[in-house]
Formats: sequence, structure tokens, C-alpha cells
Amino acid sequence: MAARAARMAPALTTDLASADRRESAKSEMRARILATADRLFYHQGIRAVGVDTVADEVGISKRTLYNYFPSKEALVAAYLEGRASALPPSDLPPVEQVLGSFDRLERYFESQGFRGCPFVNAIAELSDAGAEINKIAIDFKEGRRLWYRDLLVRLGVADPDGLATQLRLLIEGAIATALVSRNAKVARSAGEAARALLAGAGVQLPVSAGAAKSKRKR
Amino acid sequence: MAARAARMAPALTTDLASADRRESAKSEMRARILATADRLFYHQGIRAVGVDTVADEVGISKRTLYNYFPSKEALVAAYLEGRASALPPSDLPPVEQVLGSFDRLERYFESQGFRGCPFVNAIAELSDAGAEINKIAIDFKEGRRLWYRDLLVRLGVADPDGLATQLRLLIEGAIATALVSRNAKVARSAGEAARALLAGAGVQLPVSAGAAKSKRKR
DNA sequence: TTAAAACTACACAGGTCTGTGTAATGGCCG
DNA sequence: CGGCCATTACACAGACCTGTGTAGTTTTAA
Repeated sequence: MAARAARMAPALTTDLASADRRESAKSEMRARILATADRLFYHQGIRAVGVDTVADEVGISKRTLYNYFPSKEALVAAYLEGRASALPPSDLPPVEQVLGSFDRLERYFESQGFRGCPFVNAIAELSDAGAEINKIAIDFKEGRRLWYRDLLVRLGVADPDGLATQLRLLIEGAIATALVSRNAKVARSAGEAARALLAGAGVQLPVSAGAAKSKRKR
Repeated sequence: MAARAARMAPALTTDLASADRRESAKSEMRARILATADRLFYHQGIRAVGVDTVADEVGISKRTLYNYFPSKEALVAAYLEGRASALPPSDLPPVEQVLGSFDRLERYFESQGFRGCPFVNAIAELSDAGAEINKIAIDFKEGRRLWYRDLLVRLGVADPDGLATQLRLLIEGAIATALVSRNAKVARSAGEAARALLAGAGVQLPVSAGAAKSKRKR
């Protein structure tokens, strides 16, 4: 107890207490492992990447990796959790936020490492995925749907839930199609469809840059 | 030579020539293997099912299986080929064929063994899938898109290619969403969105059964 | 009946995987 | 300094995988 009290007041400049430093090092290492696992799992697939490979890429021993994650399944769950980060808030008008989410798709599909939706892939790969992994995937999808829903509410749409679901279907469909056909152009089809659905729901769309000639879709 | 000539004229009732019988037995066995592989690969995943398991389920030895398919990859390719069967022609009006494809989705999602799109799953599972498998998947998706396109042409839609792509996105999105969230109701959202897009393209929609009260989507 | 073809069981090579056991090493902290 | 903790290298168990080799058995066909 006395020793503990003494440890509470080391008072040495800006140094962290040793316990805190250890915590910080641990959390840094955890982040490094997660970053590597994310890269490997997403690009090559979960079943295709063994824990040995992850450890090697991080530059640590497998034993140490198992010191941070009790099993591969836990590592996979953490990987998916990391992919489920919430969208940052934006000051843009709601309609621009919605359309922007579609406009960003094309570059996403064109980006080097694009390999579809990590959650869909995980469910497809792990037919017997644990309940935790399923929950993470469902929560992510629902979170994205609610993000649309809230924006649509602000736009005064009559059925924000239904339209949000439909916009999500377009996103999911575009991701799946881009994965299979490797054609980033489907992003534009999704955007056009989203605009049509929004217009049909009475949302006033902003005049897009160079909209005069955009008749063709494909 | 004389023996061979005699073999050419056995003339016994309706019996097939022996060579034909052998061919037929071979093709039956091939079909049995394929049916079993289809069931196991689709429900449990390609990587999760070994060649031994397929052979055991068919009731043959692994050696025999390798007599019909030179490698697992060939078996997987045949499995996907079998999933890529063309849609049967229909006499229904084009608009009903299009809407029917969406109406059938919900029961498809509810069916016991539903586990998403076999092609998307295969690409997701086999990150290093061979060119053949990729081609099969792409051809399938494009075939489905052209099926819509032809119907839309008959409906006089201005941009049948673009709208066909959009309808496909809704289907793909619904499949992916149903796989993850296990909520067959997304099929209705997809159908509603399809109707909205068709209406927006000037297609006259038939009055659906009990359409008077169908205001709610979600 | 006889010969060839197909199929069987079984073992095996060579590789992968997850997870653990062990003993030695290095660094940090009191 | 002395103890503790993290980490390392390495081996290993036990399981799975794909594909092949072998030798014996059944089926089929002339």
C-alpha cells in the first residue's frame, strides 16, 4: 500500500509512469499487428493468410502475436471491428453528402487494393463464422444505412428508411459488381440510379458539374 | 477385324451400343459428382470442402473422382459453370419478366440453403482465382445484365444498357445484403427501387395485386 | 471365359494450418 | 544488482489439404 502510494507520485518531468509506458507500448504493438492483419486479410483473404504470415510481416514471433490476440478468430474480429469505423461528421448539405458517397465510389473501386467489401468477403469465406463476426458485419451495414436515413430525414423524404435501404442496395451491388467485373464504371451507374431514386422521392438535386451533356450512362 | 465387324451388329433389342453405354454411365457419374460438389461448395464454401469430402459424399473413392476431374480447380470451375445456366425463355410480357425477377428474390433469400451469390463468394474466397473462374463469373453477370437489356429494349426504354446495369446493381446488392443480414425483406426494397427506376424511365407498370395499400417499404 | 477397363482401399509425400510447450535472451524497473 | 516481463527461436502435436502410387477387386465387353 505504501509502495503503491509512492508509485502514484513519481513526479519526474513529463515521463509517463512505467505502467503507462508499458500500456502504450502494448497498444502500439497491437495497432501494428492489426494494421498488418488488415492488409493481409483484406487483400489475400482471411483463410488464405495464416498467423505465421501475419507475425512474419509484423516482424514478431508467432508466440508474441498470440500474446496479443488469443486466437486467429479474435484477430479476425478485431480486423473487422477496425473496418467498421463510423463515418466522420460533415457540414455539407445532406443531399451533397448522399451524392458524395456515390461519387467517391469510383475512385474507391479504382484504388489499387480494392477487393470488395471486407464484411461480405468474411461472411462468404467463413461459412461457419462465429456470432461475433456476424454481428460486426450486420452492425456495420445497419450503421451505414442509418447514416443515409438521417440525411434523408433532414431532406424531408417521406420514407427515409425505405429509401436508405435502397441506396444501400445500390452501394452493395456496385461493390460486388466492381469486385467481380473489375469495372469501376459501375460506380456511375449506381450514382445515376441514386439520383433517380432521390428525384423520385421529391429531393431537389443540385445541378452537377457539366450536367448538360450527361445523357449517357451504361 | 472380323470380331470387330461382329461387334458392330449385335442387334439385341433396344440396347445401346456398349461404347454409348459407357459414355452414358460416365456422364451420369460426372453429374453425380457435380451435384454433390455444388451442394458442398455452395453451402460450406470452396476452401472449406476438401476433395476427400466430396468423394465420400458421392460414395466413390478419391481416386475415381480424380478420374473425372483432373484437379480441384477443374471441379470448382465445373461447379460454377453449372451455376451459370441461362434463364429459360418466357412468353410473359417484358415488364412482368423484369418485375418477376425481383419478386422471386424474397423466396430465394428465404430458402433454406441460401448463402449469397456463388460467383461473388468464389471470387471472395479464391483471391488468386484462375482466369477461367474469373471469366465464368464475369460472363454470368454480363449474361444476366443482357437479359434485362433485351427486355428493356422491347419496352422501348431510352437507355436500356444503363438501366439494365442499374437493375443488376439492385439484385447484387440485395443478394449481398440478404447474405449478411439474413433479412429476406430487402428483396422488397429492391423490387420497389426497380419499379421506381422503371417508372422514371417511362415504363408503364402493371397494377400490382393489392397495390392500393402498398405505401410502406422498408 | 478371358481380357481390359474401371473402381476400390490404403498409404504416402509434401505441404498447409492453428495453437502450445520450452528454454534462452534481452531490457526495464525498483 | 536482481527480479520480472516480454520476446525470441524452435520444435512439436494434431489436424487438414491436394494429388499420386500401388496393388487388388469388381464390372464390363468380346
